Parts: sequence; structure tokens; C-alpha cells
Amino acid sequence: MGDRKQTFRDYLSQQGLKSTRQREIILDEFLRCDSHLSTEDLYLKLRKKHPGIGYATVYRTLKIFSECGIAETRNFGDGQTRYESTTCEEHHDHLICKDCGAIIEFEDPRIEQLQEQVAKGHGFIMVSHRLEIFGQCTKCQNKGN
Amino acid sequence: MGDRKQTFRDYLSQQGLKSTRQREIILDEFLRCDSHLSTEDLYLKLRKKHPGIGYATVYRTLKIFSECGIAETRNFGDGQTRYESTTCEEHHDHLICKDCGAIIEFEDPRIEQLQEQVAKGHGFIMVSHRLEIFGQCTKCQNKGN
DNA sequence: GTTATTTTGAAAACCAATTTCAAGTAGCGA
DNA sequence: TCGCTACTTGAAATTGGTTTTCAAAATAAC
Repeated sequence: MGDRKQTFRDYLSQQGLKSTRQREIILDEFLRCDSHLSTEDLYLKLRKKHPGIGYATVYRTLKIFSECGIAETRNFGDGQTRYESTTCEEHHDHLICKDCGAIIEFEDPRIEQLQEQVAKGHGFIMVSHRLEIFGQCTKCQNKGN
Repeated sequence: MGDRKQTFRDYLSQQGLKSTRQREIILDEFLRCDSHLSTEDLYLKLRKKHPGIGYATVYRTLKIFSECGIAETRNFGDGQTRYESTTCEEHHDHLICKDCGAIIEFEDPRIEQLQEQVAKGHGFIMVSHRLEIFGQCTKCQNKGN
């Protein structure tokens, strides 16, 4: 946590960018929040306490987060880009309920390994991957239908 | 092939929709082409032989394709929706070159099975999934970086 | 053929993402 | 501290793909 703030500040100065009040506020809020936020989600949250901060600033700051590695972009097919704060933990994938939209994170090294194999088998050097499983969660199964 | 055309016609009449010259042309072209076409790709291809057909018609027709199950939508994160014609074959996933954009299809039953396991482990009923591996293909590796 | 309904194509609307620009701010050096 | 320069900000405009609108044209049933 503390070191992600540091990572951000280091990245800024290294790129000749400036540390500003807005960027600090946005970073704090981003780290505090649940993940999988869209630009709009974060903008709306921020607006409650900091009405002055504009959408464009949130957008640009999130982009910097992903450049410096403290956030990753996700894309679940609903037309909105979401940002997820990276953790020291392993890479993970997502299980998404098609009914209620619940998102569960999981990781499975066996799947990761097989992916690596597949890539190699086609002569590819794997850089990243994305796995999403869509289904129906327990709750929604019980709600009938 | 023949039966996918039939599937489409059946769907139309079942929904009270009409069979038109444009829809037939678009279907023919769609089945003839490589997969992973965006609306624009298909529109541009069609325009060569059938300049009269409008973008909106291609868009709407592709939507019907996906409703009746002869096409599936894909989303590789470049901001364009792509349509892939479904085959009788197994489900497959994608290997995508981050440099030249080449798309390779693959399938791996071992991965599929592990996904099923993961879903079950979280109490989910798996409906579908999406797996994309991003990397660098052999060609682009040789082109140096 | 006539009629009711659907479809078409061009243009407009839509919406998230991205850029523009004038005013404001940070950070450096004097 | 002051001044300068470059970067940042927020509002508004723009972009680019998607989706809808609407009047004219085409289809299917009568």
C-alpha cells in the first residue's frame, strides 16, 4: 500500500511529471476502493468529497496508474474499461455471474501453466492473458431460473 | 454450411422477420470470409460487390446472426466487436500477437476441464468462458523486438 | 393488385474514451 | 522569495464505434 504510493511518486518524477493534489486524492481513493472500477465509478465516488475534480483528470490519472504498474485495465464486455489495483499477489482471473454481475477472483497455476504450453506450442512468447468464466452464482441459482 | 443458412431462415420466419436480398447477401459473404470480422470489415468487403448495402444493415444483420446462434461476438480489447461464425467444432480460444495482431485459434480440453473445476469450486454453474493469450508470434520475434 | 408490416440506407444520436485549450499550479533556479 | 517554464487541470469539444431514427422501399399475406 505505502509502497504503491511510492511507486507512483517515483514514476511521476522519473517521467518529469508533477505531483499534484488531485493525483494524490485520486490515488488514495483508488487504493481504498473495491477493485474493478470504471473511470466513471471512481469519478462519482470522488465527486462526493471533492466536487472540483474533473472526469478528465480521473481518466488521465487512471491511465498513469496503469502505465506505472499499480493498476491493470480489465474489459468485461459491457463497454466500460475497468481498473483493478495490482497487488503483490499472483495474477488472477475472473468468475462472473451473468445474472447479478458478481465478480469473483481466482487463480489456478495449473491453468497458467497450460497456457504457457499452448503459447509455446504455437511459437508464441506469452506476454499476458485474460481468462473469464461466465456462469451463474449460487445465490442466483437459488433465486430460481 | 447449408444448414446454417437454413438455421438463419428458420429463425427469421419463426420471429416474424422477413427474408430479404440484403440478408442473404450478407450471410453468404459472412460464411465465405475469415472469421473475426468487425462490422466495418464486413461492410467494406460487401461494398465492393454490393455498394448499395448500408452499414446499418450489416450491423443489424450481424446482430441477428448472433441471436440465432450462427455467429458469436468477440472482443479483443481493441474497441471493436468482432463476429465469428460458429462451427460444429469444439469451442476454441485465441492466441493474439500483440505486434501484428495475428489471431490463432486453439483448443485445449485440459484447460476447459480445469475451468469447469474452478467454477464448480466456487459454486458456479459455468455457462461460457473466454480465454485470450497475448504474446509475440514467431514472425514478430524474428523481426527483432 | 392491395394492404399491413418489416426492412433499408442515410443521417442523426449515443456514449465512453480521448483530446483541446485557456487558466492554474508545481518545481526549479536565481 | 520571486519568476519562469513546463506540466496539469477542468470544461467543453472531438473522436470512433455502436445504435437508433425516419421516410421510402420491399416483402408477405390477402
